[in-house]
Order: sequence, then C-alpha cells, then structure tokens
Amino acid sequence: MDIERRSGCPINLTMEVLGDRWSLIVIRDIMFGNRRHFRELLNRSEEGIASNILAARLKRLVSLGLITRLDDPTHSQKAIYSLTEPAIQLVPMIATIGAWGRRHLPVSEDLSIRAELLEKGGPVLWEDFMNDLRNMHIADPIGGANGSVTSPVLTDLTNAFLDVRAKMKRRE
Amino acid sequence: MDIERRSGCPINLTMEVLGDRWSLIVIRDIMFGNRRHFRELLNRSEEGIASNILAARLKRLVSLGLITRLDDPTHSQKAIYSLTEPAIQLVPMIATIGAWGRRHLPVSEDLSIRAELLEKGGPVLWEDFMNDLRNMHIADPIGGANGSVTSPVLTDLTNAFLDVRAKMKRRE
DNA sequence: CCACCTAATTGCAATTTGCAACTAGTTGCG
DNA sequence: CGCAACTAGTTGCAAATTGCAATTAGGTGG
Repeated sequence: MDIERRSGCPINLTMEVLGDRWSLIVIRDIMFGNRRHFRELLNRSEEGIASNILAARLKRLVSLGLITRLDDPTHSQKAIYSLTEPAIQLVPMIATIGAWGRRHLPVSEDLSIRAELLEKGGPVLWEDFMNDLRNMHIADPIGGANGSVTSPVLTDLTNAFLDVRAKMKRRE
Repeated sequence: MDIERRSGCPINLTMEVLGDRWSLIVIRDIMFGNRRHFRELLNRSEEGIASNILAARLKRLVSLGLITRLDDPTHSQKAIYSLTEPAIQLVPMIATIGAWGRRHLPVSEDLSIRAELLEKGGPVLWEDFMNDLRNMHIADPIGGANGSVTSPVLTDLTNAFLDVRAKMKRRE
C-alpha cells in the first residue's frame, strides 16, 4: 500500500498516513493499552471499532511500516502486532495531541489522566517511554506481548488511570 | 455542528475534530500561508482542495470554534477567516506533526524547511509565533488579512521557504 | 453595461464506512 | 474423541462521505 502524495508537505503527508478516524486510535491502543492481538484491539476498544475496519487498518499500517505482524508461537492462528521505530517516535506527537485535546475538548477524567501525566513528564518522560516501547515491541515483541517484558512508565500511567477510574466508580 | 464523541479520550476527541484529510490542511494554510479568503485557500492550495470540500470544512471549523468568519469591509461578499485561540494553540502539535513527517515520510525540500525551522526553534519560537498569530487573527484580524499587521516569525519562515524554492529552481 | 470576481451550491459517480453475519481453522477440556 | 469456545479475519449491503465539474447568485470595476 502507498499513500496518495498530494504534496510533499510534512503536515500533508502525515495526514495522509494518519489522518483518518481510526489509524491513530489503533496505534494508541497498541502503545498505551499494550493490545497486541486482533481480539484485544477489537473487544477492548473504547470506541467500538468494527472488525472489518480494524483488519483493514492493521493491514494498511503494516504495509506503511508503522506496525509489524508476527506469528504468535503459542497459537498458530494468533498474530502479534508490534510498533516499529517510526511508530514509537510518534510518542511526542501523541503526547502533544493529547495535551491539546485535554485542554480544548470535553474529555472524561479517567481517559485523560494519562495525557495529563504525559504532558507533565515532558520530553524526559517521553524518551523513557520510547525506550520501554523499544524493549516491548522491537527487542522482544513476544515477551512484550505475553507480559514478561514490561514498561515502568506504562505501569505508572496504567495505575494512575485505574486509580482515577476506581475513584469515579466510588463517587457514582 | 457537533462531534460524535465515541469516547472521552483526548486522542480520540482530537481525531474526531481534526482526523480527516483536509481540516488540518486548511488550518495550516491559514496559519502558515496567511490565506484569509476563500479564493486564496482554494486557488493557492498545494493539494488542490475542491471548492465544496473547502466550504464544508470552513463551515465545520467555524462551528467547532477553531476559526471565525468575519465580513471583509472592502468587499461586501468577501469573508475573512481567522484562527481562534484554540487553533493558535495547535502550533506545538503542528510543529510536532511536521517534525515526524519530515523524518519519516518522503517530503520535498522546499515544503519541509518551515517544519525544520519550527522544530529547531522549539517551544520558545512556538510561543513567539503564537503571540504573532494572536495579533494577526484575534487582536486585529482585518489588519492581519490585509498585511498591515505582520508576523516576524512568519516572515522568517516564509523567506526561508522562498529561498529554498528559488535554489531548487536554479538547480533544475 | 458587461466581464470578471466573490463565496459558495448542486448533481452525480466513486469510494469509504459501519454494522451484522459468516467463514475457516485452532485449542482446551472432559 | 468430540465439542464449545476462541482465533483472525471476510463478506454483503446500506448509508454516508468525497471529489470533480458545472453552475449559481450576487458584487465590483472599468
């Protein structure tokens, strides 16, 4: 698969790659939710992606070099989706997007705590996170998928999210 | 107009607002090209936007509060489109998007020089640019549109772009 | 007064999206 | 073995969106 290349502008080309309603959502779930299998991405999606759309986006992202597809040794039909280096380098962009959305759009408290921490952590935290992601997606994608390789940064973000969600539940 | 609100995640909401092929392109042209009228946006577009798409996007961006539409006093049919504060705060996001695109996609030399300077300038330059944009779009949108209020940062970016483009022409 | 400029709108074909059902095969458990 | 549940998708179809070309309705300037 190839992009259209309406112009050589970096903004335009990035929008041609990621400028649809689902591509960045899929990358976000792989990156922050560590969803590494089709079913995880499908069933645990906040936004309720349809299976055909998910399949099409995964295929497209693989062909664009943003994710890789690897056979899961524990199940001959299972595939492990992992981020590539270009996708990992989206961390600063995703952090900036999250910071803008949190400030200007009607976000919910639980789903925006990670964006808040990511913004507060700044480039130093982003670099740590990117190094964690390299370990879980490039150095050892199988270990990253089955939980034997973890990310300290992601653990902190996830715990903060679960804390806020629990707090919200108690308030109900 | 309202967004769909599939979920309260900041990434998702931002993609619901800007996650299509044209919205950010239009904002980019207003912001970096200072295209403030319909015809300028239509005819001087690198990517060749169609008039119906441009009209629909302008209407949508106005209703989402990212741009304003003001009657041009020099021509009763002309409208001046200006950025609002939320759109001006997209500068860091656009800079980060441009930096990623420049690094990972087949950009052209002329159209990526601004992204390079914006990345090199960092948050300090972004703040200067945002203050310039406030002068040209919020404090005095008419002056900003007719050229009597200008932006030093934008002048530098534009000159660098024209230099590179001239250099490329000479090499042909 | 007429050509050109202004911001769109309209008609229509092609593409994309979204939903629901379905496929084809694998695995775990009794 | 036998069967339910799980795996990654595919298929069919209606609805919405996009993109192109032509057109509209009025305004301006010589």
